[in-house]
Amino acid sequence: MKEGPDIAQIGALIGDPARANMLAALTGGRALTATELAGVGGITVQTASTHLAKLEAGGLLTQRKQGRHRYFTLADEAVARLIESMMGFAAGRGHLRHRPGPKEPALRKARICYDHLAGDYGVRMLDSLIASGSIEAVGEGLALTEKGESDLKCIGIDVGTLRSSRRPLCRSCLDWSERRAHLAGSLGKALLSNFLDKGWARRTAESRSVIFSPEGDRQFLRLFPVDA
Amino acid sequence: MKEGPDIAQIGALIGDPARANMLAALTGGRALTATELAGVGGITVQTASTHLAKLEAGGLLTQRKQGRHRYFTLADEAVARLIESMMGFAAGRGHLRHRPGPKEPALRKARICYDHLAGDYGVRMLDSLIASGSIEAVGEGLALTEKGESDLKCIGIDVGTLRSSRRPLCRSCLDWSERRAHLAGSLGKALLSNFLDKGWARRTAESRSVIFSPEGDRQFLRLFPVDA
DNA sequence: TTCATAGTTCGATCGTAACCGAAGCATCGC
DNA sequence: GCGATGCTTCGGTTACGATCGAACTATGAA
Repeated sequence: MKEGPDIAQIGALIGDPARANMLAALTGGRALTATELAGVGGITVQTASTHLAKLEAGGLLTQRKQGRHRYFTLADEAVARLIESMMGFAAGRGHLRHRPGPKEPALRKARICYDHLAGDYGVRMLDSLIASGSIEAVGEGLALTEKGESDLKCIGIDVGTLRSSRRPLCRSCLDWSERRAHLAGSLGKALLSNFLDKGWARRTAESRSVIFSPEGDRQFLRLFPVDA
Repeated sequence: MKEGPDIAQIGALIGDPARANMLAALTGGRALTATELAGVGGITVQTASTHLAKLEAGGLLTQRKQGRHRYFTLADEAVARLIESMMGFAAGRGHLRHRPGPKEPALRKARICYDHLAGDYGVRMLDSLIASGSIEAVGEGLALTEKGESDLKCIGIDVGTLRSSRRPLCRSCLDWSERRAHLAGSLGKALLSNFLDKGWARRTAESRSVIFSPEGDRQFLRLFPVDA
């Protein structure tokens, strides 16, 4: 009855609703303070503090002190992937948080998944990149083509510097709302940063959703058309 | 504070040690009865019954009545992947079930992951297939080459029939003991079945480990050499 | 029919962990 | 120094869920 690593521990860590909410919020990518996390968890700061301590002890979170604040973030991308994959799994089984309902449409349109773009726009972007021959999909994996590399240079993304990081360039990440893949990895991050820098889109305060400006919307749709 | 699917529910399902043990056991691929699962969970049949009911309600398990037995299996491959990915994650963080220890060496050498080969031998097989040019690794994805298809035919595996299934042919699955990828998908399953049919290896009664016969060991190592 | 085995349901116990109030540190601004 | 803010620790309460004994249902064997 005892073989292999202990799933129960991390399962239990994620299994508490308050903790799950905090983790989901942190999947938004930005660091949050203990008080903010208490808010999203719907609990007092005291309880949040103990929860956060447990999550940190479990290796899911790291904290950074800054003045009298403590900023919490997911420990690394692996945690984010685990959370998103569990979300995808849960969505597939109909484990939705509140009844059926239309949910936040903004969240389904475009949201942040750790540090890259997800939702309808995220999926559309990857589809378009594949259709245009910039990215090749082989099995579950993704690879950037030479054409893609030069195309990206035009947008203002230098793939060379991205390659120098140890993080994989292209990764596919299952989108829980669309149930299809979107682009993760350092390239996914770079693309999102690019949109934010250009002012095409901005992050919202307390949500994971990403709001595109009218101009940004036009540019995005022009850049990543859906093939008819 | 409420966006997206409910991770907490499935987290909590996996979060109980008894349930986690049962799920881990079922990752071995074979259907187990309620009594057997009570054994691996270290609990009485009554409690096991309630646990199994919860897991089934959560969509993680399915049961099949056969005479007076009830055979439980994982609901589908997605559940198996979730469990294995959580194992990989847990192993990476040092969440091991019992202290450090050498653990079951047999389990690390070769074991079943749902329906394909994992452990040292599983990783070695994939490495060798890639080195020989039978399988191409692109990013995280895997694709069978033409050479691979003809090579497999020699062993007695007809890829054509495998393709007809909706299940992907090649999938990479992260190995928790080796921390590297092994081959899953319908091809992974076919290869393991092939070894079992030929009598090269056999499954053990109550464990996930796979035992190779001396002859099978020889054949396997000959077929999948490690490039020096 | 009767007995045995496999499994579920009921009822009650018990432990753990989530929770909050209050007090205790730490850091900032003044 | 002082108070205010952000967060943690302590103590005690509470509630949920895991657990098992016992009773009940179902299938199979004799």
